Amino acid sequence: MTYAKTAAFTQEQQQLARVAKALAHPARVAIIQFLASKQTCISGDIAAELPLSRTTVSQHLQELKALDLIRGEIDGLTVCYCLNTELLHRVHQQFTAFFLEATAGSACGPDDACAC
Amino acid sequence: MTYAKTAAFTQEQQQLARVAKALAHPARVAIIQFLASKQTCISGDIAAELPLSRTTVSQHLQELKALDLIRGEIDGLTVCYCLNTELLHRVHQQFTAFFLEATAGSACGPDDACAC
DNA sequence: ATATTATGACGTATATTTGCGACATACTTC
DNA sequence: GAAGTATGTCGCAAATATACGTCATAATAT
Repeated sequence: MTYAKTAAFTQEQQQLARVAKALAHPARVAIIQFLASKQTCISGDIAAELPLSRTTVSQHLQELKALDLIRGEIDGLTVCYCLNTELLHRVHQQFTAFFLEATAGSACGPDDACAC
Repeated sequence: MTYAKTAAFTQEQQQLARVAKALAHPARVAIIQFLASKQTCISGDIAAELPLSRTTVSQHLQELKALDLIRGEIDGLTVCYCLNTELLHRVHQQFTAFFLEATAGSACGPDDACAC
């Protein structure tokens, strides 16, 4: 799952990177947006919406599920996938904290001017 | 840089995925955090802080620079890297819009209960 | 000029991701 | 139970990412 050197970073950095990796493919971004638009849906619907094979979509779903960002509930023959909004909210807060920290100081001017 | 099927998604989805990919490695998260802590620094300092070789750190720096998230200015013998806070701010807004959209509806209960 | 230092570029080995076809499983219907 | 439907799993090929040693380059100092 990870390269050897990953362990050498802080848990916080690893966690942020892990979630970022989950969003690092447009298909997974699209899946989350699609699940957000419909409150309830089944896996088959998702594959039909994306320009990818059902198998590939299933894999992306498993990746999101592995991080618990989405959940799937078996409902007879179909599977009902939905967003884990609670976790997404926590992740949003993590990202916000990171970006606020990063944008706190104005290290660069508008063009290319470093304040070095 | 990207797989063939990437082009089939919206520009918005691709842009979000691209930035997410830049944050998808703890070393790059650490680099941004380090640059945020010091207002000014040189590449050598960064490599000294991370559990990676100078060569590898340089590569991560180039990746962040390719997205313009950081900027490097040659200052004699050393290179002064600093954050592009303006772009980081815009990226933060993009992520916030995405997460707000995703957390708008309460699709899942606290445990495992889908509202299917 | 020569040695030294700071960095980027290149090549390369290994690990991981992506994408998909083919098969397996489970439930429903007839 | 046989047939059809909805999904997941496995294995494979190709594309990318990761990590680092070695060399090239440019500026500084001696």
